Amino acid sequence: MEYTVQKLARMAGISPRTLRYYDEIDILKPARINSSGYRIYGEQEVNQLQQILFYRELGVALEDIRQIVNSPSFDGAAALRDHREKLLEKRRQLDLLISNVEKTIQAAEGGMTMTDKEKFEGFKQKMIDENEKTYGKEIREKYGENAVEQSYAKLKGMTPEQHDEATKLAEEIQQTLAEAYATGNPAGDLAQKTADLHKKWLMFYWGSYSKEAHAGLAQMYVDDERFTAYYDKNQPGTVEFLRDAIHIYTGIKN
Amino acid sequence: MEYTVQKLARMAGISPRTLRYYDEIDILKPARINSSGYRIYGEQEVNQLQQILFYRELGVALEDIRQIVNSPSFDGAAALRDHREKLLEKRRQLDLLISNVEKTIQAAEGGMTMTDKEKFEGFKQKMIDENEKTYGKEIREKYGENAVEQSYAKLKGMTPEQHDEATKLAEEIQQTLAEAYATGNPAGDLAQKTADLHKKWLMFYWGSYSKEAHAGLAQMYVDDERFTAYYDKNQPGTVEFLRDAIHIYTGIKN
DNA sequence: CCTTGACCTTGACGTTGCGTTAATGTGTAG
DNA sequence: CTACACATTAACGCAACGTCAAGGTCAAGG
Repeated sequence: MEYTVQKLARMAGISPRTLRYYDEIDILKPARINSSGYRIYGEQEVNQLQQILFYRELGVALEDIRQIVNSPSFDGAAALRDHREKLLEKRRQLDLLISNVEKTIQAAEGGMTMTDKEKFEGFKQKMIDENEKTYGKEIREKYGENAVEQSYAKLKGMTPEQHDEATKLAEEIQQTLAEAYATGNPAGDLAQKTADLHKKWLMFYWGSYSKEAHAGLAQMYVDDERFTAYYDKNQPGTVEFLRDAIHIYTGIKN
Repeated sequence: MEYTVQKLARMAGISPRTLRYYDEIDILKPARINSSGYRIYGEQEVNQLQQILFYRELGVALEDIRQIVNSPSFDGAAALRDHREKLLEKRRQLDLLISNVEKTIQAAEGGMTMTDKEKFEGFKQKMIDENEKTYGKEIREKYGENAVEQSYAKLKGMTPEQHDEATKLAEEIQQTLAEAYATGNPAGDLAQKTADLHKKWLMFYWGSYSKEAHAGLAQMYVDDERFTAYYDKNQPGTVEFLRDAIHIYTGIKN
């Protein structure tokens, strides 16, 4: 099969201009040029383009991509590890930015007048910088401990924000559950609130929700000692209590 | 106190060029220009520069910064909220990239030959593109940007091997289910084999497995028209049949 | 007074990865 | 034969400066 620029571009979901540019910078040369000067691409070029686009998708610079695709002996994995480091560094900076922006928004919405705020803008930045210097490392160390959890969450398609939310919810569930357990009544307000929180928490992990699955999961908690250990940490019998509350909440018993 | 470009630049930790550029694009004009044409900055300019640098630090575009510093009535907080959204979006994309890069490294180090890997990568890319072309817009309209990203993240979050396996399994399930449905017996060998395949398939998407959750999910399929449409495509009633088979397989009824 | 070296000026090109005209030639269907 | 869709190269534009280049200015030292 042979392709002109536009045909190949459409197949690959890019613009003809991109293909000409890739030709220009020696990243992807056409198989041949016909009598009218048209670029003609063949199978091999299609494959190479797919490779190029794959790396591009990963955010690798075209200059680096050329290294990868042009020399078959080039260590692509090493290049990717290198690239990963850059991305991680980028994310650290991005996280810092986001954190600073949020702090500023809070300060701005805290009722300061615009002029006052302007006056203190420079000072505030210094304060934020100081804050970062003092606590940044500590926060990062804490953050780092959660890395495993986070990457696991990512596998399931959660954004960091969602992960945050879910973590907060989990804590709230623990607390509410403890209070509810003290009442001894799985049909009571507190227990039902716990079940509701648990539903919300679940929905971060399951894309959709059904009462049946929720009820099934509650029973699963009782059956699985990993969950039992987690929920029963402080008070034995908590898991059964949670299951009962959820079964009442969902109106379903297994 | 008065400053020339270099002195101010040193104070602020930026380059003289940057100051000239800021003058050029009307972001920070010097207080006056002396007889030799030198730029002279005063206290006020120092303050404004600090503001500019503060917003720049937050990654705000210079064009937007001009809006902020030039009009005192401008809603800086709103601009920051806007900006925060952009940053969060950026981070989501970055997380996706990092996840993909890590998967690729794993695959590359997992002993696959380069050629096989390359072939697959092209294929996966195509799948995502096709999926986007066919369902992208529709999904986006229904569930918003996030849903699309999430489902793509999930698709990309699996290793190539896992993805391949899951895809094969899904096909096998469809086929086996059709055959089983023809027998009309949800307790028969074919139906039970289908349920077993479905369990294996599920485990690619759920980290853990429980009979209860599986049984609950089966009922959820029946309840949710999205799933009904998917499974009932060829033969109406297939979903109920599958649910019955799974309930027998798990020994659990909701 | 002259030189040296550090500083200042404007002007203009380079960076990345293409998008977007512009001006012009080619292929094909009706 | 005429549209019309497609192809070509050349060129500027984008963001935020870095980096020469060519030249003027200022304070210090011989």
